[in-house]
Amino acid sequence: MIANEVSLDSRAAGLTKERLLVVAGELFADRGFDSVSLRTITDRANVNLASVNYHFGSKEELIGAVVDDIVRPVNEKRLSLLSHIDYTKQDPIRKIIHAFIDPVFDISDSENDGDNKYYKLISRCIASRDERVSSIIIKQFPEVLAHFVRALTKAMPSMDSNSAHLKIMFMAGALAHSLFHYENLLLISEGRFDLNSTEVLKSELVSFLLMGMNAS
Amino acid sequence: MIANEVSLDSRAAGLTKERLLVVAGELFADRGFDSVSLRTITDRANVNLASVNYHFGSKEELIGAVVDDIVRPVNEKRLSLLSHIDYTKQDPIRKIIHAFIDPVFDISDSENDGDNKYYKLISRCIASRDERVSSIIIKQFPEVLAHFVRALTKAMPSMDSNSAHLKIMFMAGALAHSLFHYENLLLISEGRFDLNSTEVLKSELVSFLLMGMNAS
DNA sequence: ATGCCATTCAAACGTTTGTTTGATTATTTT
DNA sequence: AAAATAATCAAACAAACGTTTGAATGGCAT
Repeated sequence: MIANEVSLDSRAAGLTKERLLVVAGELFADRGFDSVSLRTITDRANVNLASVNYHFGSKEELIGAVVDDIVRPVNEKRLSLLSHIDYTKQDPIRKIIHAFIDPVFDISDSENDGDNKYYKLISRCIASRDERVSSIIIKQFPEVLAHFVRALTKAMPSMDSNSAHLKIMFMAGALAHSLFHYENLLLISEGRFDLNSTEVLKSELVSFLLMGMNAS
Repeated sequence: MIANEVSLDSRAAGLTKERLLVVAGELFADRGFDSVSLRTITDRANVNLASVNYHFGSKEELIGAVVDDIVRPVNEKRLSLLSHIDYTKQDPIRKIIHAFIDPVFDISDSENDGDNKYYKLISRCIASRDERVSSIIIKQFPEVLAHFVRALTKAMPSMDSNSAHLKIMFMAGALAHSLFHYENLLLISEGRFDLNSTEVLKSELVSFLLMGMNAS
């Protein structure tokens, strides 16, 4: 599917930078960061090749901007949701899980154009084995991780810190992996899943994690 | 850490091909498949640049050989373990989980040189977002997936097929993610984990998955 | 209109990449 | 020992890459 053919004059109102971010995000999502060349991006965005280096300085910084744009709001939302949990009420662990995964599902919903490009991009970010990406993730994640570890140990005093760390990694892995391979799952399921909703995936994931978090 | 400096004459007994597989595997493990050039591989293996194309045909086929070498035995072991499960005995689900994850932990142990290069390589393979790699994985995984789905539904008749598919993806994601970031976890834990053993990780993972599998 | 600044543009640069070539060396076969 | 096959080697190849350059173009304040 080709990018919007709304033949906007890219010269108008500094749209170039934003177009680059959007198009680069789409391409990175389903081909990875290395495999996509600047020429591929600029061609599809109908902007000049040099504009990447003009607006971002380098490809690496473009990647950084794309990743940061999608990861930062997710992590901010996570911490926000986490901070509003009332541990005296019922099911705090379920709320912790939702605080972790909901922002991921939500960012996809809000910016979704009908397909799940952003699912793949965000899951690429979460589970990235690419140094340039993980360096950005790593910059934000320890704080997020620490907050969630604290939340878990507060909700379950019997759980030690190491165990909490591990469980959060399990959660992140399950989330990223299932989101990234969501398309494949749809194919395998032969139409038994509802294509236009990730509700089934999300509810299965939540109940899976909920049980897992309560493990010895 | 540099590769073995046992200055073997690489010309002896067709060792070149094997040296390439080993060295490429090490480099792919911690830098990814794209970032490692053939020159980096051949330099470290003390073989000529052209030998890659001579023995494998192309870089893509080298990647394929490396991936296949590590993924195939894992999947074979998985199916073997799965086929020996007695569903009338206790805890078949635990055995299913072990059938899935043990071969991954084991291949690391058996070929381990003291560090966890193979953990990163195998987890890179499992959770790869690289077309060239996932095409190899995809070739083998549906069969493996189908067997595990059948095993799960047999052990838990109340579980439907879709749910089983999802749960196995959750398991694969949790496994790959935690294995790949095992080093980071060790750093974060500040020495509270035993460095030379993945037993803690494995047992935490098993109990996490065991609970998750039993989710509604 | 003029000068100024930001942006866009086509073109080229230098590097690195995977790959191929043709000669040379080693190993095996006859 | 001679011929044939297999493997290694240095060198070059063409293509793709990120980046840089300097001129051209736009809007905007003066």
